[in-house]
Amino acid sequence: MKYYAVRNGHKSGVYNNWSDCESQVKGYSGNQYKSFNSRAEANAYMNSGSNSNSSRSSYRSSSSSSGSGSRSRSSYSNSSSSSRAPYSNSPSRSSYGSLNASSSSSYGSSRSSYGSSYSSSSSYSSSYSSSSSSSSSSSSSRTVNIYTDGASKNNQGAKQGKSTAGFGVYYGPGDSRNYSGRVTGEQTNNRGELYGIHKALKNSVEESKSSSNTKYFIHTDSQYSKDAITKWGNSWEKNGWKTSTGSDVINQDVIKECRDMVRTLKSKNVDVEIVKVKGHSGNHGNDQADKLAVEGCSK
Amino acid sequence: MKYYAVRNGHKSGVYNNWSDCESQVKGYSGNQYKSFNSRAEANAYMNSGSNSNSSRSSYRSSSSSSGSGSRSRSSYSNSSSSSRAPYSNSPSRSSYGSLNASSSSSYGSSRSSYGSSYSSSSSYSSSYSSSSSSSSSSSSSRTVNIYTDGASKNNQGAKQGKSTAGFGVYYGPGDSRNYSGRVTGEQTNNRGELYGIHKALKNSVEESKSSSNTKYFIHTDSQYSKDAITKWGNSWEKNGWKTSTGSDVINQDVIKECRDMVRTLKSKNVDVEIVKVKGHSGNHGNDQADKLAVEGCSK
RNA sequence: CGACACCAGAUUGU
DNA sequence: ACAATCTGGTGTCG
Repeated sequence: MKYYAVRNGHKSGVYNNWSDCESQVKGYSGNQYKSFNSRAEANAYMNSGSNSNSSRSSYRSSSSSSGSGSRSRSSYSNSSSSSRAPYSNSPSRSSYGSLNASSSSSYGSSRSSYGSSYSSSSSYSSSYSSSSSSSSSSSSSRTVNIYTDGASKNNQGAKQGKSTAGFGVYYGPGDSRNYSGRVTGEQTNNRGELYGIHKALKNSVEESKSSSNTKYFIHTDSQYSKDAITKWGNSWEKNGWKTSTGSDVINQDVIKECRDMVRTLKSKNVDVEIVKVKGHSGNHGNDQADKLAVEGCSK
Repeated sequence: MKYYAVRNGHKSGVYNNWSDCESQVKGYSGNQYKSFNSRAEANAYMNSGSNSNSSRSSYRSSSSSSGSGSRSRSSYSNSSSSSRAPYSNSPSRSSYGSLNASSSSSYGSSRSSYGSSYSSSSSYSSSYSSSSSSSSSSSSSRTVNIYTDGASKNNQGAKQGKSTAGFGVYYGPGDSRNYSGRVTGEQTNNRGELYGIHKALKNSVEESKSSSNTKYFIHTDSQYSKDAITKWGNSWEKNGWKTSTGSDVINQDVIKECRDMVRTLKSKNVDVEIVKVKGHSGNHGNDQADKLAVEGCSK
């Protein structure tokens, strides 16, 4: 399933087929639209506006809902570029681990968890155009999308200690928070992925000291990292960080710190969500983070 | 490392540096010489003489030995060329898959593959070469060089079934065995490469019914095809044709038939060797095979 | 066994 | 510069 986000058109919103999307952008001068593999990605695009997502707020976040609800937010805005055609391919998923004890776990998520949404046929309605922001009574709810990635050079020779690992964190074009770093300790791809998320969380904790009402989406293509932090970590905390086969959990130093930071943010009422995205699928943010990660290998 | 084949000079042979070569051709009217990336290529040039490589034989291979063993024994001998240049280590491997049970394999792989070839010094002097032929007391040992190549048009749209693949087999100018064909089944570049080798093997099996004491060199630029037939195939036969990641081996139909034909030839004491050559490097045989392969895409 | 990454090599194309 | 066809291997977990 593809998602077409129309940021600037006759009627902005996210559509699930090309023809609906086309009718909204065709003949609309200065239109802005793009296709994505996941709803979260499409939402991120809607939220990002034309400039990066730092100071200017202007847009609004869309709290989510699950399956059938409606939603969406337009908030468009200005500026140049345009275009975009559909491309890309497959699915991806997300979900959300509990992590936070309080959640009754049973099905805790409630978080957007789109992803599984497209079960079979129809599922959810095409479009939903703009509905207004509504929901949140408070004023400016801010959304920040952070893309992280890990890389390793010569990973083949990891066993012989011949590899180097780096990580990248990307917020947007020219954003001063974009970062490229070298991993310390074991030089593995997975450690690189974790370091990226770690850095993103660290930044978020810092930022949340001076601002609030922000929701952070941390995008990673590493299922391993996401599960380690939000799912497996829950069991590991209870069993003394032992793997299912009895061995010690690797990279637990980084994983623990990530979990701590997530807790810190939650305690301040700052939302964080780790979103799984498909790697190398023409995703701009992921691509940029990848470049930064590769650079990090040589530091 | 480069190899300089002097086909016509003060003293013909294959040299491993330019100065030695230059001294043999400088001032020699009507000289013929050329540089190559591999010994096998240089030998092929020597063999091809001015006309193609069908009837006239001549030439001998210099068997050598590997690492530390005895060494040297240049059995050369006869015929025109004569002489021999000292060369030292060899690049481009040309290992030889076991495939045939008899070979003791001990020296499989040999990572060298050029690229890294110019690594250090020493180590092994390739050779391969005739092996069997030597033993035979008989007279005329014949060598046939066959160039194969695969091509695909619109390979980008392979997934959408928009590509076509062809293959070419080249023996020499005006040779009636030169062939251009269209691939059946999946239209991919790799399948094209395999088909070229398949056709060359098929021809060789047929020819070996009425002639003997021939050594066939099948030149391909596809590392994939060479490894599939002579290296990976050994493992695949044992593990039920599963890839290292657990999926089914693609193109196994063609690969199996190729391996069968190699066995058939070996059983008749006919030598076959698949030689990896660098693509698009001004290699005449490879270039011609390429043209035939491209033609094949449109059949 | 499954999943997601990270690399390495080769080729074919636009 | 890009993409597609192919392989081998490691990082990690359930």
